[in-house]
Amino acid sequence: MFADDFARRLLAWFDHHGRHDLPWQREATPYRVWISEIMLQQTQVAVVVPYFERFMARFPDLASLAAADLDEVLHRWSGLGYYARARHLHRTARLIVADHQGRFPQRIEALEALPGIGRSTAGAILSLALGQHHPILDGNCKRVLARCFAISGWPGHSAVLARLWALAEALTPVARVAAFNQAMMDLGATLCTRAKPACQACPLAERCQALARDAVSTYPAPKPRKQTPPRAVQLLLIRDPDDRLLLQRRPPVGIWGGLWTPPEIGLEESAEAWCRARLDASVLHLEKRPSRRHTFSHFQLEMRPVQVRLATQPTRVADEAAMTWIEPAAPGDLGLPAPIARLLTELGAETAIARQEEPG
DNA sequence: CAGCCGTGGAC
DNA sequence: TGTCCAAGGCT
Repeated sequence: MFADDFARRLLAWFDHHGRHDLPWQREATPYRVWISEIMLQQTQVAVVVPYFERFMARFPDLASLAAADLDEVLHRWSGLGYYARARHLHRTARLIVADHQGRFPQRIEALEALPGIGRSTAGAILSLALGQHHPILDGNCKRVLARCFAISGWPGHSAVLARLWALAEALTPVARVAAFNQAMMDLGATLCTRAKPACQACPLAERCQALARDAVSTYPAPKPRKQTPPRAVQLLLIRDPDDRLLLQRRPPVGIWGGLWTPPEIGLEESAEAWCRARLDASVLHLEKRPSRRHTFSHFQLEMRPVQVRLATQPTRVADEAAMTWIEPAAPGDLGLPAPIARLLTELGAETAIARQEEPG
């Protein structure tokens, strides 16, 4: 049978060339696999490893995670991106304690009902940690399957996605499910890569329809792009003589949800209008900048005297190379209301507006 | 379905 | 330097 041959070839390759010593493989409990799978969503392995180790040192089990404050979870997550993942992680830990007696659900339907866990992540947890017979379909699997079976169309399209899931189901063997799923990811991550795939070393090369057509690089089809107008984000940076930066806690949802950042000024709003509306003495609350880098990672800029950066991307504010310097601005030069400017001057605060252009 | 969410790697 | 996108899921 074809599926048996597919699995046999893949597993034989995996035994010699797969990855067997990743941190979450060493003790593949549902908890550890869950944390790793969430961290690995849209995030590369090499980036995740140090975060995983630190996270596990602080939250070694479900109970410690459920008992922790969300703030500390976000702190450990800071720098990884997609912070909704951390909020879901925390919420799910508490849900499992409250609704499942602190034991991981072992039915895939129950797992998928938890925040942040979709079909692929649920399948990964149950197959990798418990050996249950579930397929997975991450970006690696999509690429391997799209090439091997010459599946045309963008995998984000529902019809294409359904074909890929059907293939994953049909190909997943009953025996060695964990190894098979890990092998699919390893193949996609190490040989069947997006660019410059190593087809010579691929155990599926003889059966790869994309390779037979000499069209490997055309699979999977890229996401159709629409051009969107650029957005700009303006942030008001105020620093006082004690090296403290004015921060506001953002709403729990949306970009940088729950994190502390300098106050944002709306596009349609001038800095002056923003200040008139919100920045009076009662709002001027200066948080001492912590020595730790990460809780406020997006603005861990070293606020040396009036150094304000203009970043090409908002997420790379800390990247010196991506920034250009703009001239120091006195409070009076910012169009601030006179009383506010005077107050800031008396405080010895240094102020500026950072503008960030996003490519959209 | 389409858009959103972050950071960094690779070319 | 810009572009694409990675162990996806939610709204």
